[in-house]
Amino acid sequence: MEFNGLLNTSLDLNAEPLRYPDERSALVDELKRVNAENKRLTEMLTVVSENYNELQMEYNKIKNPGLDNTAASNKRKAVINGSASESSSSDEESCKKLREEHIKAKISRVYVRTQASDTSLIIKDGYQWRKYGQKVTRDNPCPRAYFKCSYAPTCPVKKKVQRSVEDRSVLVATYDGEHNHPHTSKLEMTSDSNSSVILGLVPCSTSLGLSGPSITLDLTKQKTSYNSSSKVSTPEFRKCLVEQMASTLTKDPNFKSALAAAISGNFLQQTER
DNA sequence: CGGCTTTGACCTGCGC
DNA sequence: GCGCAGGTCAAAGCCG
Repeated sequence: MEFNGLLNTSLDLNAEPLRYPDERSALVDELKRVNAENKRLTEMLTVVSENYNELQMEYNKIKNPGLDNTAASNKRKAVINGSASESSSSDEESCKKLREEHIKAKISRVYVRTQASDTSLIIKDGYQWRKYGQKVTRDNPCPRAYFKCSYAPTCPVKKKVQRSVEDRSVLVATYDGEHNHPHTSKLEMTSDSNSSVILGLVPCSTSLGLSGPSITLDLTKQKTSYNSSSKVSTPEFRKCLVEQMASTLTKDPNFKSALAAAISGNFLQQTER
């Protein structure tokens, strides 16, 4: 649990200009509400952060008296990397390792609500995937499906899809890496008549990269998805959408941690100024 | 016939 | 070193 990340929050709002005044005011209200919640979370974060530091210090005293905890936790990896660098340490290999680690670090998680009767593990996210495995894991009786981007090996992105253990109607997709090509088909995302998949897609991903944690709200996807529906312009629909997004985001532990890191990073930047 | 899914076997990393 | 669990491979089958 680290809160010292750099602020790296991106809101992709470049899809289309807002056309309706009521839409603008609704978004302003939502922004105010989020700001208030942000403030509340900041206060919570301060308390949690203090408690965490105290506990960490206590733990270090008990576990490793006189030993640095970071060194202790990284002991295994340090030994492995050390032996590798001693045996055949070249610049190329180290660069390659860094690149691999960088790719590995770009992990994001997306929650997708589906119909309870829908037993497939397919998420229509605009990319084309090739399933290469399925496994039942210990912590979840629902099988986990493994997908590779169909552009592999050119595109190294992989994803794992598994039903949430708490809510079987929710698919948890873990994306590993970043696509080096555009969406294969945006039509696939928009023209599907079974819009429950798209409706449940929370366009938020949290990731912990080398440059710090990031939160990405991809509202373009959401917009294109909803444009296909005739219900799009109704206030009830928008309200439902906002509530669903907010509820899913607050349930996401990754989002909370990334938000906490982003807030703390922002504070650090402000105090530095 | 080509592409995709399924599924059992195999590989690898990690904890004990 | 061993066992376990997660991840990957690859052959077989299915489908358009």
